[in-house]
Amino acid sequence: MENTLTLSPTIENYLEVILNISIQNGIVRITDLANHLNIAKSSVNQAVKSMVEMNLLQHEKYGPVELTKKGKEFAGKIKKKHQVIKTFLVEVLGVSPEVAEKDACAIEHVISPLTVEKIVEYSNVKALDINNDKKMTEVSDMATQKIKALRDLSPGMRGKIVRLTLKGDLRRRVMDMGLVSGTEITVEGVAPLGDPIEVKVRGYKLTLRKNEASEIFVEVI
Amino acid sequence: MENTLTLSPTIENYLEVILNISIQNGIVRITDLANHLNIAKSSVNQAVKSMVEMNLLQHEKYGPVELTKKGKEFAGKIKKKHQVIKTFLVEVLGVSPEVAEKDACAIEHVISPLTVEKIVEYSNVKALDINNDKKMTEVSDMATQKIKALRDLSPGMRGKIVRLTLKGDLRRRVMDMGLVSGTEITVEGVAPLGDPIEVKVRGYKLTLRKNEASEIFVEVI
DNA sequence: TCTCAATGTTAGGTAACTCTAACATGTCTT
DNA sequence: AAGACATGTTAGAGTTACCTAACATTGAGA
Repeated sequence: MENTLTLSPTIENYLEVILNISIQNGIVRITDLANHLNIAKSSVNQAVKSMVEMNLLQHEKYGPVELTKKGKEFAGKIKKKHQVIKTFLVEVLGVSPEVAEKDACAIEHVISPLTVEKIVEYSNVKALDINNDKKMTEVSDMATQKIKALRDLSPGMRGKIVRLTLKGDLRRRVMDMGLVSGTEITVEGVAPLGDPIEVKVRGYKLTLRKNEASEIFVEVI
Repeated sequence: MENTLTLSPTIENYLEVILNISIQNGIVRITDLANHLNIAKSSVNQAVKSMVEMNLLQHEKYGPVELTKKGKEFAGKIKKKHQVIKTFLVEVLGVSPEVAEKDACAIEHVISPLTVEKIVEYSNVKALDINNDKKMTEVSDMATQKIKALRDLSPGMRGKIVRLTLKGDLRRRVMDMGLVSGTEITVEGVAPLGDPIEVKVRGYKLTLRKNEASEIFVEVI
């Protein structure tokens, strides 16, 4: 009876963007938000004020914006929904990542939790299918050297992610970092024993464990 | 450069509801709209005014509301989108018809045309798969008598719909009546030559042609 | 330390969509 | 034909989410 309050799509979006920026930058300023949302600073300012009143944000005059515990909870849920929807659109329906990103942003604020659950279920089933399919479809691609596990790439090589066979939390963690189908990735460096591997995605660097890298499949470009 | 103008979700929704009511009732009154949308009559009145200005509706004081040609075009497109999304949610993802209806209503106004196309494609592929699958999966079920075409049920038997192999308009017509995957159905009576068949769904009765009933598959309960 | 560019805030306004309350018109019934 | 009741309209107001323009604060470098 307490967490049932629903936020407007707009506010949900603010929360999500704040979370994303804070993951990327550490600090979230009003101007960052204005830029990301393509909105006037003054509008952001007002929104932030109302979100402070809703106990979603902490904000001191002229200072940076910070999510409260409650804000983080909401933002996390929304981001997760976003990932689920985007992945589904890209992996299952074959929508381009750009369009999927935009649509996920819109859909995530209006879709019912029940439907999200069904999407998760269906995606899992598909993931299994795909694993089985590997014997049939991908083997040929693998044979012709086009598709490789990320861990088998050497430094400097580039590829486009085509599949994640990771499960559960690991899968989520990796997807949260932006490693989803269609993403271009460059291997920057590999430590002596192949663990960890440093990669570059969308301009920033990430470090992956070997067990993660062996379940990320890329098409070498 | 002319048909590119986009309508707000609200206006799109009005159009869709107007089309639906006009199909059902012939005449669309302000009060009907207010009831369907759960909105004050005065609000509808204002919306109607603005839609008249947009050339979407015709409306004389104290008279009924009518779609213009332009209005019909938009409404038709939106309704089609709605059908595509709802069908997909129900048939592919297995979302309940009620939830799917609600979600389709929300999603249809924000989803990109590209994604809708992908959904259509995917739904078609699935439909084919399903037809092929019959050889593999369903044959066994059929053999064990669990799955039957609706036309092969005798009066009094009950079943849960598992598959529609109908295509096009017929499929839509049947789904509009509420006959979608997961729905429970009871055969009430069969006319001498097996045509028509009377069935009961969600508490109300429907009459189906033989050709329709032979493409609706149910799992006997 | 002073200044200026970046950043943040405030005031005041607009548009979309909704509401309630009061009033106007239509129509059915007797 | 006269109410009574359903239906439609208007006026006035609130909320959300945005805007521009002007002003305030901060902090980094000359």
